[in-house]
Amino acid sequence: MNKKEKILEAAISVFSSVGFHNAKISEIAEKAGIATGTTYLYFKSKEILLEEVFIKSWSNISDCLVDLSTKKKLNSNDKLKQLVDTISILIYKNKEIAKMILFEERFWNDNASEKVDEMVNNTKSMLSSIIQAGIKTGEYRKSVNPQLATTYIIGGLWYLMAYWAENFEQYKLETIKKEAYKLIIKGLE
Amino acid sequence: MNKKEKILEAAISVFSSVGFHNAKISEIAEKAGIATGTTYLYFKSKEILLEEVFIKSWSNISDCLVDLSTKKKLNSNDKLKQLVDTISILIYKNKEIAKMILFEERFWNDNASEKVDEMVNNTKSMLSSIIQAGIKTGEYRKSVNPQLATTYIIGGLWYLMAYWAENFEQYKLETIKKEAYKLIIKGLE
DNA sequence: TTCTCCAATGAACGACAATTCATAATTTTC
DNA sequence: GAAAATTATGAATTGTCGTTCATTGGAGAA
Repeated sequence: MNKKEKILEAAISVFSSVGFHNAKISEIAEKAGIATGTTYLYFKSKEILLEEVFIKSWSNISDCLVDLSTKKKLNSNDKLKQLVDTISILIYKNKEIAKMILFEERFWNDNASEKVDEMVNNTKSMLSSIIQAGIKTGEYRKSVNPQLATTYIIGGLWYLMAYWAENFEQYKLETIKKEAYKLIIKGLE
Repeated sequence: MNKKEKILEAAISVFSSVGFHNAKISEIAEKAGIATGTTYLYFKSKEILLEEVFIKSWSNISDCLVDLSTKKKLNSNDKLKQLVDTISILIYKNKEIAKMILFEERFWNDNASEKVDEMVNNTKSMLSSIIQAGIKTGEYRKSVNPQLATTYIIGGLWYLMAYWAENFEQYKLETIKKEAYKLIIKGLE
């Protein structure tokens, strides 16, 4: 793993455990096994570092959705199931990422970088498309508003996953996944 | 409105628009029409100020839930409907509060004040009770896990409302409320 | 009017952490 | 193997606020 990669890993870990504002560059550097100043050879600023952490983490979900959009044969429920799977596994593999994305997203609301903005919007609109398709095929209620439902589902799924990662160690991944999936599709039906 | 009240109002506005860490005491004071140092006559520290802002904001929801728990005649769907109403109206009256509560909650994860911890947990467990009651009466699926569903619903509802307050000006409050309500109860049925 | 008391002020203090940069270490070039 | 180029270092610099406190102002008592 090269140095830039090491810094990114360390940043994910530190940002997600204490939040962006409480994270110290010196701590990230220490965790990455380099000197404080070295961080600035790879990232112009702390904000840019957060931006790259975000992009790296989000891209897994983004890739999954792009992949799903090519699979014409799956019905909407199956697609949603696979999406829940992807997000769940992402969080399972690195619980810290989830919290960070959920909680730090607000930093991108106003002055988001083009790239971050584009990734988030793209993800939301693809989820929205899956729901729209489901309405058309009759899988889901006609009264569902895809845009609003997308927002609700993303919020709920993410919060459940992030909260679980922090507080619900008694539950198995499978249990959480099944529960989320049921709440999502029943809500749309 | 006395001075303490003015400071709280100003703090809600500033915290919610820029977040806790980016908020300057000097700006809050200015907005409240007092000198910077005066803030410290009413609040020991910036953290205590956030705590009181949180308590003040959350208590509306808390009160509603306590109120609902006394109304034995309502069925679970009606109770949930009223809860959605309460939260929606709270946000409608002050859109900034919602964002703050949702996004700043993380500050209370580890070293929460007793009071804040208690309020949040109490709210969640009351929502959970409503769901449990609904399962018992057969309104909702037996397979629903009340604790997980509560987490999912709170996350989804809150995110939808907060996001709407910021980005979905084209929708009417009624539309959002109806959509959220449908997604919640259908998900449980 | 003068004195007392306490709320209010806001400039100054101090702590903290992002960023820089003179220097050192390492690698590449020839 | 020396010079040049690149990469790394971490102490020093710098700016930013949270917080303090010496001073002010004004309301009420005598």
